[in-house]
Amino acid sequence: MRLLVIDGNSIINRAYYGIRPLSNRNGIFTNALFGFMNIYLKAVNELQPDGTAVAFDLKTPTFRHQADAEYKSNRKGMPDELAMQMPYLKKLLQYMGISCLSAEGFEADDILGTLADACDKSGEECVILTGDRDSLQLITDKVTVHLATNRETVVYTPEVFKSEYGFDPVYLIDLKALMGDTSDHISGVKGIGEKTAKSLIQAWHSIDELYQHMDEVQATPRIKNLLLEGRKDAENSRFLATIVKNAPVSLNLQDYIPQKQNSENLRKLLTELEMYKLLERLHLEPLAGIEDNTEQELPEAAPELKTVEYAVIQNAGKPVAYQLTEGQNFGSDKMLSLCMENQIFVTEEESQILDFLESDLPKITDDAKAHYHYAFSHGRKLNHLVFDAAVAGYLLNPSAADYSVQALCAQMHVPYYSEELHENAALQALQKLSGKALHQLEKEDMLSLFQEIELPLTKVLASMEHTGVLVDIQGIQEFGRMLTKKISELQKQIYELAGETFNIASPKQLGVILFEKLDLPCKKKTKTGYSTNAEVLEELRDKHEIINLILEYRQYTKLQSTYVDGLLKTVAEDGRIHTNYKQTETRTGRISSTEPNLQNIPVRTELGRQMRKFFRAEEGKLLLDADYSQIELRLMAHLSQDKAMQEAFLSGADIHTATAAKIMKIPETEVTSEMRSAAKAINFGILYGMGAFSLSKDIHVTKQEAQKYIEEYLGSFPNVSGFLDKIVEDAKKSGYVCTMYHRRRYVPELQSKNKQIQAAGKRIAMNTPVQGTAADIIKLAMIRVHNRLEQEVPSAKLLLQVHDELIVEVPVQDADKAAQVLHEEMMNAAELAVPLNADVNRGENWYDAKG
DNA sequence: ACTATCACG
DNA sequence: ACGTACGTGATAGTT
Repeated sequence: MRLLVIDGNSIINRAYYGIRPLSNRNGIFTNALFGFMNIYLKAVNELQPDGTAVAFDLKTPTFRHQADAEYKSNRKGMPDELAMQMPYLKKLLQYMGISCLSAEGFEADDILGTLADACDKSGEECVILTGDRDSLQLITDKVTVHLATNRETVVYTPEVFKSEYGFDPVYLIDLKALMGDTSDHISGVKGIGEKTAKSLIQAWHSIDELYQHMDEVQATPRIKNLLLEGRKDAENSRFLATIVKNAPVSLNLQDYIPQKQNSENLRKLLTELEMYKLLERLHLEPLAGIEDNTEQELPEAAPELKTVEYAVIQNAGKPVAYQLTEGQNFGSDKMLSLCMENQIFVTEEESQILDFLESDLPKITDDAKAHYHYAFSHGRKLNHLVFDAAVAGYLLNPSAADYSVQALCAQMHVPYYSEELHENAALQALQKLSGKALHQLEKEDMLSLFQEIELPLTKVLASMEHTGVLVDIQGIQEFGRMLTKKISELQKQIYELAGETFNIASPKQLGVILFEKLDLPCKKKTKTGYSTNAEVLEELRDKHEIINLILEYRQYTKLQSTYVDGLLKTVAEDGRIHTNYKQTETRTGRISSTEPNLQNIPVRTELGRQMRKFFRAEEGKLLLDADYSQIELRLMAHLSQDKAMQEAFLSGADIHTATAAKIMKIPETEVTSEMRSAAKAINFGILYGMGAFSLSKDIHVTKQEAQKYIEEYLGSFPNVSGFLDKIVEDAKKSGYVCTMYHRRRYVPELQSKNKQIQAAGKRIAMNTPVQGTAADIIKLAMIRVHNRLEQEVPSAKLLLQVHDELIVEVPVQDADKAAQVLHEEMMNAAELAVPLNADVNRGENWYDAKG
């Protein structure tokens, strides 16, 4: 077989500079595309390859500050007129059925090298088409390089190379090691130019040989000296000049046999680009009607996906992998691609996409929540979802950084043949991934967690986000004006007391004022300077009146910037805030909320709590707020099977009072409020794996006393102590901890040699089963509440989740029914050794509904 | 991009 | 001797 491998970046560069600027009526430049296709078609015509692959450098990774300037100077950045043509090139190649390859951390060169090497080893013929002489080092008996210049293409075989250079192709890297290459930033040996380098390599071939026989080398003493001084540079340069041969691309040459050409899409794209010459060469007709259509309202091309019924028949009920990506045509915002029986269907027609989503076909995808949004925003549904890759990946390892299909495939050893515009590869990979991941979930006993909790939850979260919560914009603005006034007053007073103006928000400047100018005692330092956090300032309260003002200033500015300004920025057209719930973010199984975060709206101080008055129900409706009482402690009682702790809950008493009585060995009636709050701190501390030091700080007693309390506690609840020990021990052996519903979290910290990290690992191991099980249970409750409300009180909508709290909006007349549903489903979400309890309150706004 | 701070459960 | 509680996200300042 003969494989044609093209250096995409190099060839399109040649093409761009070799052909005068051309563009279509919309200003999209096409000269590089035109040139590339000329070179490509000519090569294919002459060579008649069996397989073809086009390699690209990967786009710039996300900019890193310092590397930024360097990057720009290194590569004289591609001009915009060329850069804009790159995506079209990839699209064209894709529609032509040609594989586009690129890989993170590898240049196009490396992919050429990898494929050339694969061919060489398997005795297949490889032709490299490039404009870059670097690739000449890849020439072998099996690998030839066709070097494209502006005039002609020169074919380099080993013989041609040798007659030109006077040595074998493999030594090209040695030549570069000596003479360098400015365009690739390879220094070479200082003072050695092309002439000297060439004659040395002709005589000695490699730099290794050269250096081993230094005494025999015939050269002037000056040059010998330069060589010796530059030995390190030479070796380093040789390394840099060597094209690597292990890029992560398929080595199965069969994969590069062109796929069937997608003539319709090709026609559409080339017509849009007004590349009529190319259409003609490909024996394609331009798409009718487009030429006169200056309004750019492109008629829909005949879709590939005929009807959903057709698809169902084709597929015989087997799950189908699909993706929704950005639409390519003007006017269509989404493109659906789906894969059945290795056949790919594509459509951008909205009604077809929606019909597909709503159909009974079982579906495999990678971002279900987004697709629910798409369906909901068109008043439609998504049915029969059986797999979401990100969610599955998250369950398999909640600590991973990336749940893209590509990343998951790498992790699950599913082949994924690049590239961003190659839906084919992505979909087939997704299909395979679902099989493997489901198998793995089953093996790890997480199949029901996946199918009965996480997967149904995607829909609930989408619905909550879609509904959003109404806010009183004017109320917030007014609150903001009040804050602004107060902030400027405080600022004035602070400046007076400080005797100068400074930036109060800068911990650095504030530190200087407090601890140097005002000479207050410095308690703590951070690695960058004085610590000025609330805890430190709290202790300095009576030392200087400025402290109180600063604490107040902090409180007001926090409210202003994060809550007033921050929230107002996120209010949508409909007057509601639609937060984004992330389902694959936390390591414990909780969900998180962003843009904005509605899980940290102030409540602990009265001033901050006022914010909640601006989260409100529509006219004629109410908010219901239901929160689990002490769910984590109840879970501790259940999971540890500690009878004493269970009794404390079963007796119906206040748990912190009961704990205090138990620890102090006194009747509950004698527990003082101080004792109760100390017990509360211990109860929380236990959930977090806290030490005596932290507890002592928290409840303001000595470390010794705190230690005594902890011991008393563990003595009073012996099974809690045993349970925590066992969890840590098991986690050390197995490497992970899990929740009641088998959610897993790996705890590599326990294997660390660093004692501190190990200690952190223990705390993680102790806390995660409790926090994670609570997360499992409330997720279950959310699904049940959502479903029952949909059936029984469709006027009621679940809006928010704050870890142990759910908020529902409901018309006044349906509030009782909805409250009943909330209470029942939350209570009955799990059967524990102690009852679950949820308090439900109501009001016109969140402040009042909080009870 | 990182750090400090502070908002929540 | 040394640091010291679990899980998050947003903002402002600094590098």
